[in-house]
Amino acid sequence: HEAAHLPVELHPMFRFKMRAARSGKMKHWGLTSFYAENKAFVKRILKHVEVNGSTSARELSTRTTKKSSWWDWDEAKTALEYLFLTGELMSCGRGSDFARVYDIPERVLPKKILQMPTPSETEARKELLVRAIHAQGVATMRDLADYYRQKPAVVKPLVSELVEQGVLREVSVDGWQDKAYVHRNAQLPKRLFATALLSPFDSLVWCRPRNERLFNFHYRIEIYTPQAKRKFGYYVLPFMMNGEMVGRVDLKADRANSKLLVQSVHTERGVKRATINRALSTELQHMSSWLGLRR
DNA sequence: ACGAAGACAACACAAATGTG
DNA sequence: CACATTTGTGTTGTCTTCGT
Repeated sequence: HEAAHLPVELHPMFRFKMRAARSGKMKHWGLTSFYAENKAFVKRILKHVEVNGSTSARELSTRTTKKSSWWDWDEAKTALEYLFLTGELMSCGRGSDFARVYDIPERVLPKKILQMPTPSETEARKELLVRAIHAQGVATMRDLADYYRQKPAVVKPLVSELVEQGVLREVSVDGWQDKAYVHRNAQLPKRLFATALLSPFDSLVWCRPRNERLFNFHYRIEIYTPQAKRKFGYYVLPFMMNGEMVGRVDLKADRANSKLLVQSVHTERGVKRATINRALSTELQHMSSWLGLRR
C-alpha cells in the first residue's frame, strides 16, 4: 500500500521498487519528471538531510504563497517525496503537526535490516505473493497481486511458477469465476463468527473486488469524495457481525464534548436494523471506551 | 476476420481534522 | 485561527483477448 506501515523485515523485498523508481522505470505522480528536471536540487536536499539530520517538508520550504490544496507541493516537498519513493529517504515518524519526518535509511532501519541481502526482483515478488497467500488464505491471482500492490500482468507468470514449484495449490471456489489458490500447507479452518467495526483501511476490505466476492459488500472510501456526492459519510466503518458484512456506520470523535458521534447507520440489503442494533451498540461502546470518550 | 468485451493506463479531481 | 497533512475513485481512451 502507499502509506501503510510494514514490518522492517520486508525492506529487502521492496528494494526492486526503489531501484525501479531510481532508474525512472517506475513513474509516480510526476515525481520522476521532477527529478529529471531538478537533479541537482534533489541531490542537494538529500545531502542536507544526510548532514543535518531528520527534517519535515516545512523546514526546507521556500513557499511564500498560501497552499491551494493538499496536492500543491512545493519544490522541497516534491524532492523529499521523490527521495522517499526511491528509498534514499525514509519516514522516521510524524511531527506534532502531522507532518511526515524524513531521514536517511541508515538512521531509521536497524543495521541488521540494512545488511540483509537484496533478492532479485522475481524472488522478491514471489516472496510477497507467498506472504499474501498466508494472509488471505484462499485467493485469486488478482487478490494475491493486490495484497502488496503488484500488477496482475507481472504476477501472473510468477503465480504459475509457484504452482509448478508446489508452493501454491490451485483450487476452485463455489461461486468464483476465476481460479483460486491456497498455500500447500493450508488447512481448512473452523468457521469464524467475528463481530467488529472495521477501519476503512482494514486489510479485510482494501481489495474491493475480493471484498465484493467474499462478502457481497461494496465499499468505497468517501474521505476524498466531495460532500455532496457522498453516499454514506466522511469516515465510514464497515460493520462485520458473526462473520458477515451487515452494515456500516459513519463515526466521528467529538473530543471537546467527549462523545462518540454516530453520524449515520446503514444496513446492507436484506439486513434489518433490529438484528444488528445490539451487537453494534456493544462495538460502539468498545470504541468510545478505547478512544477515551465518555458518551 | 471481425466485433465486443475486458483489461489496463493515464488522467482529473476531490477536505476535514489535530495541534499549538 | 493558522497551518500542516494522502491517496482513492471514476472517466476516458487505448490495447488485448475472446468468441463467433
